[in-house]
Amino acid sequence: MSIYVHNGFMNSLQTLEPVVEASCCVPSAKPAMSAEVAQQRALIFKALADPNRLRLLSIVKAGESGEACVCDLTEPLDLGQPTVSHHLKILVEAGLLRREKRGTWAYYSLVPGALEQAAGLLATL
Amino acid sequence: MSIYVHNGFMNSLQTLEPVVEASCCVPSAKPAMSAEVAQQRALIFKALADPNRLRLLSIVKAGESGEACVCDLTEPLDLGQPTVSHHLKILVEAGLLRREKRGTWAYYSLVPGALEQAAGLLATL
DNA sequence: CATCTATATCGATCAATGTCAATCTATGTG
DNA sequence: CACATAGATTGACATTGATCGATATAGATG
Repeated sequence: MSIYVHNGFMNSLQTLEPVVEASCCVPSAKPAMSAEVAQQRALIFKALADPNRLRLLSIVKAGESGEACVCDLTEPLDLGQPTVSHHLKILVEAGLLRREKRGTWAYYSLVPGALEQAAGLLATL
Repeated sequence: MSIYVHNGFMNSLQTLEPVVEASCCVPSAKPAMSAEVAQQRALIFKALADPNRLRLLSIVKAGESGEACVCDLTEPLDLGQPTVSHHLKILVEAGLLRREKRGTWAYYSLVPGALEQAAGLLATL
């Protein structure tokens, strides 16, 4: 930072002011996003930051019934079943998807309003 | 939803009705997001998927002048200058920030509409 | 109970990412 | 030119993350 340069032994320089580059710009008065809030919000975007997860959300959303099971998600993504399960878990933990198990199958659907809320995070940065 | 559960009354059970594994659910008719589009969109969210970058955006946005230089961004994040430069570069490449060099300093400001556009990506999944 | 099937979890591997110290570049200024 | 400063770039290192094969679990079936 150094607002003023070293005037250590050159005290007579003080009359030669304004050395000063002052500051390059006005620092913001308003408090920025806290580290904690930032960390929390980043979790949502981390979940969205993978192309395969975006496609998963897209497929689930596009489905007639608004839900899809893992078996229908594995093929279009060309990924192994464990990998798809892993991505789904991340989306659930991010609060974007919810999981409902019926019989042998697990159905995933969008959490209502979750995407809108995520979008809202960007508006209120 | 379940396609086959109660078929009227259970009288058909006598016939040992094909307990249909059929399919667990109807696959979506609509085409999902392509791999290419998904990859591109993920880039935006990757840029947003780091708490320090969210804070950078927040600080830049909060600034009186709508811009900030690196020297004002290093301290509040408690990160080294090279690291801040690195994050800023990622935000610029994602199309979220723009960089203008004036004299010795580099000023970063939000690309107008960029955040709104990113939010829009979520609405049109 | 034995078995099959859909899904989840585990362990390993390899690529991507965040961070820093050191260095380089560009724009000053004396 | 010599030197100082703001910022970018490079290289190394540690951590995270995506993926897969193998295995575990849970519900359905026989």
